[in-house]
Parts: sequence; structure tokens; C-alpha cells
Amino acid sequence: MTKARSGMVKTDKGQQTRAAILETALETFREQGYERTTMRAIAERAGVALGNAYYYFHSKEHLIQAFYGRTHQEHLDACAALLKNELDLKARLLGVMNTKIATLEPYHRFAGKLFKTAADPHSPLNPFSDESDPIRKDSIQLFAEVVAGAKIKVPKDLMADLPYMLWLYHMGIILFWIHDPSARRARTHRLIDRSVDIIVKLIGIASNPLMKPLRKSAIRLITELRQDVSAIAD
Amino acid sequence: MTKARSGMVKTDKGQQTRAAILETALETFREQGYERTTMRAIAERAGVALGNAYYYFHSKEHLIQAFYGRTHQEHLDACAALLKNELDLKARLLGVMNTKIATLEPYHRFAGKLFKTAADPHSPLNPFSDESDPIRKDSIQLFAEVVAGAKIKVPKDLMADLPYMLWLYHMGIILFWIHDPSARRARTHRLIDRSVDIIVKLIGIASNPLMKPLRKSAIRLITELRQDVSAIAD
DNA sequence: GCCGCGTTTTGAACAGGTTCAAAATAATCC
DNA sequence: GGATTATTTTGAACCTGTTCAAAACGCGGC
Repeated sequence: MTKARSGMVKTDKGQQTRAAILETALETFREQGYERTTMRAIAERAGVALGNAYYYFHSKEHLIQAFYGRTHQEHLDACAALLKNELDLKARLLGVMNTKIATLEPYHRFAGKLFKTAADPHSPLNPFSDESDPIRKDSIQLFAEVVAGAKIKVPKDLMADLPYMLWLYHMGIILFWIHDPSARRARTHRLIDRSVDIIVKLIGIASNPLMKPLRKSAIRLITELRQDVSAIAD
Repeated sequence: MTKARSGMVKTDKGQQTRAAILETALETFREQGYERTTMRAIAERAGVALGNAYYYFHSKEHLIQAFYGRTHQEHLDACAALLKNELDLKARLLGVMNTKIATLEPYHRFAGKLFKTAADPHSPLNPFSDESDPIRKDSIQLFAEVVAGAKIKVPKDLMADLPYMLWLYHMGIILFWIHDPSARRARTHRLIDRSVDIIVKLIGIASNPLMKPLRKSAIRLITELRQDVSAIAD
């Protein structure tokens, strides 16, 4: 997660410099927002030369990827207890979602710019990109646990793709959150309440044998969509 | 649609200059892509000074909005016949979607950058922004016609929000299309086939009286989401 | 100590988006 | 027509992300 992603850091001193730049960057992003933070400012504040920041991070955008990893890890930790103790699917999903946006909250200010760059198909920050693969896998895994640990019966076929579907759903919620200017993200929370309720109901309905044909084609669609998306890196 | 959006153009000569810059810009975008097209190149090719381009378009991104309007208009025209003659909902929706991506195709190359900027909540290009309101309304209206002109019965409550839902769906497809590198966008077309099929089935199922409770809460969710999103401009 | 070599650091230079004050041009009024 | 005002046009200057060749540093081997 917070691993060095490149072969450029060879010494301990290098690690420290890299860390210092990253800390300074995230700190400044939180304070000033992404746009208003210049690479020169980061370098100066971190006590290194401008070029040095580029030695460790290929671009300003690359600084963002560290943010992904960090908040994801925080989120995992914050969810651990809930996932260990709670058995009700609805409560589990609700908890995971609310925790997620709580984790992201300090960065709401620049989250917009973040998503902006992430939406670019050619950007390595794109959540579907190869470079994002580890975190994406990890993130989907989290939703697999949400389902697996719940006392609920779902058909095998649905079970297989449900984690991915929930991950997609969670991306949608984040997108909404980014655009949500309401106090304490009240609207996002309300949206989560409502949508989680519906999702759980839908899972129930979809599990009904009568729904098998529709379920099948929906799953097939998702499967294909998934393949397609991951095939994009060519 | 293609109306001048600012109070800065007062004379006929001004209109012409504005148009020239816009044409040159879109042309160059198509040829070179968005990133590789510099404002200096646009200005030079259009035979004006650099600053003049900024007199008519606040920023490079603002040049994109014209693209929205233009392709939307093209799409409307291309759909007119179908919507007049076809009665089957599935065929109507399928046609509108396939036509949409056909219209966008010449710009696929820079569509990524386009969406990238559009994803920024603070960008006027954001499809949910005030500045995008006219086109958005118009676009949703198109889907209202898709439904209204079909020989199909849907409950009133669903009818009210269905156009918006379909519009959201169509945004999702565009997002996929942007990321789709397959030859002749085969995957996007397949996704459209599959998803339209499911949507039509879902509409059928949701219209069942037994589904009323779930339908109600889903509609409520969408309604709120919609309000929220449009309330963002504050 | 000092040489060689890989790693890290530096800062100047470049590129392209953006701003702005001033100049040129067009429209309006007398 | 001339003066006044509004609109359009210009290009130099600025800012910030990015590149790169050269310098500095750290360290094992002698």
C-alpha cells in the first residue's frame, strides 16, 4: 500500500526524503487544496529542490496515488471491528460505507480534483488502470468480506459478482460525496441510508428463484463489463 | 445550444471571430487531440492573437462546452426519424443509445480529457453544473420522448422519473465508451444491447403492483439524488 | 586517502495556460 | 466630421508543471 512504487529509491536516506515530500504534499493539499498547492511550494516546505520532488514522484498527480493507499488502509482498520462483530448484512454495508466517507472527509476539499484526474482513461490514477490494480483488488476484497461475514443466503452465481457490484456502488457514492456541499455531508449519508436499504432488498428479490433469468442476464452484463474494463490497458 | 454564452460578444464581427476560433479549436482537437493542441496553435491557425482566444473563451476547457452543444444537436437530428416511427420501447432506446455513441465517435480520441474536466465539481463543464443546465434539460427531454412515444404502460410515479434515470444510464454508457478501446467500439455496443434489454425487463417488473414498495423507495432515492445534485451549485 | 560508481540533489531552462494594460478598431452621439 | 465611448485585438509577461544535464553525495574496494 504505502510501499515505494518505483525502483528509484535505493537508500534509507532516499526513503526519508520521499516520505518527507509526501507528508508535506498531503498536508499542503489538505490546507490549501490541490490546485493552489504548487510543486515549488511542496519542495520548498519539504526543504528540497524542485527537481528532487520529481525524482520521487513522476508528476503532481502521482502524489495523489499515495492518498488512495493511505485512506484505504485507514478505512480497513476502521472497519475491522464492525466486520468482526456484526452479522446483519445491512448493518455491515451501512457501516462500511459510512466509515469510508468519514475516512475521506479531511480531503473533501481536493477530492474533486482527485476524481478529475482519476476519470482520465490514460491516467495511472484511474481506478481501473493497471497501476491501481492492487488497491482495487484489495478494495473489492473488503466488500467480499462484507457479504461473506453476513448471515444471509445468496445464490452462488450472484455471490461471485456481488463484491464487484458493491465496489462499483461504493465508487458511485464517492462520486456523489465529492459533489455534496451539504453540512456534514448530510445528503451523502441520507443517500447511503436509502441506497443500502434498497440494495439489501434487491439482493433478497434477486435471490428468488423466479428471478433467475433476469439475474442471469444482469450478472452476465456485469461480468462482461468487468472484463471489458480490465482489458482497457492495451 | 450554439448560442453565445457570454455578454462579451456585441458585434457581428465579434461573432465571426468567436466562430472562427471555435471551429479551428474543434478541428484541431479532432486532429491532434485535446492535450497536444495548444492555445497558441489555435490562435495562430485561426489568425488571431493569443489573447483574443481568451477574450471569447475564458479557458481552454470552455472550448469544450461548444462540443457538448454541437454533438447533442446532431444526436437529436439523427434520432428524429426513429422516434417518429418506432413504437417499441426497446428499439427506441437501443436506437437512441447507438446513435449517441455514433455521434460522439469522431471525438473519441479526446473524449477522455473531456470527461476528465467534466468530472470536476467546480468545473462549469460538469454535466450537473448550472452552466450545463440547458443541455442537460434538453437531453433528459429526449429520454422523456423515448418513453412517451412507446406503446407501453408504466405507473405514473415511475413515469415521472424514468427519463432522468435513463439519462443517468446514458451517462454511464458514455463513461464506458470513453474507456473502450475495442475495434469499432464493439464492446460498448454489446454493453448497450445487454443493458437495454435488462432495463426494459426491469421496467416491466417494476411496474408490477407487487413491486410497489421497492419501486417507491427507489424512486424516492432518485428524486433525492436529483435534488441534491442540482442543489450543488452553491 | 582516494577512486569509481551508483544514488540523490540541484537549479536553470522550457512549455503552455492565463492575465492584463495598452493599442486598434468600431459604434454612437453631437 | 470629430469627440466620446464601447468593443475587439494585441503581445508581452507571469505562473506553474515538467525536464535535464551537471553537481554533490555515499560508500565499497584498494
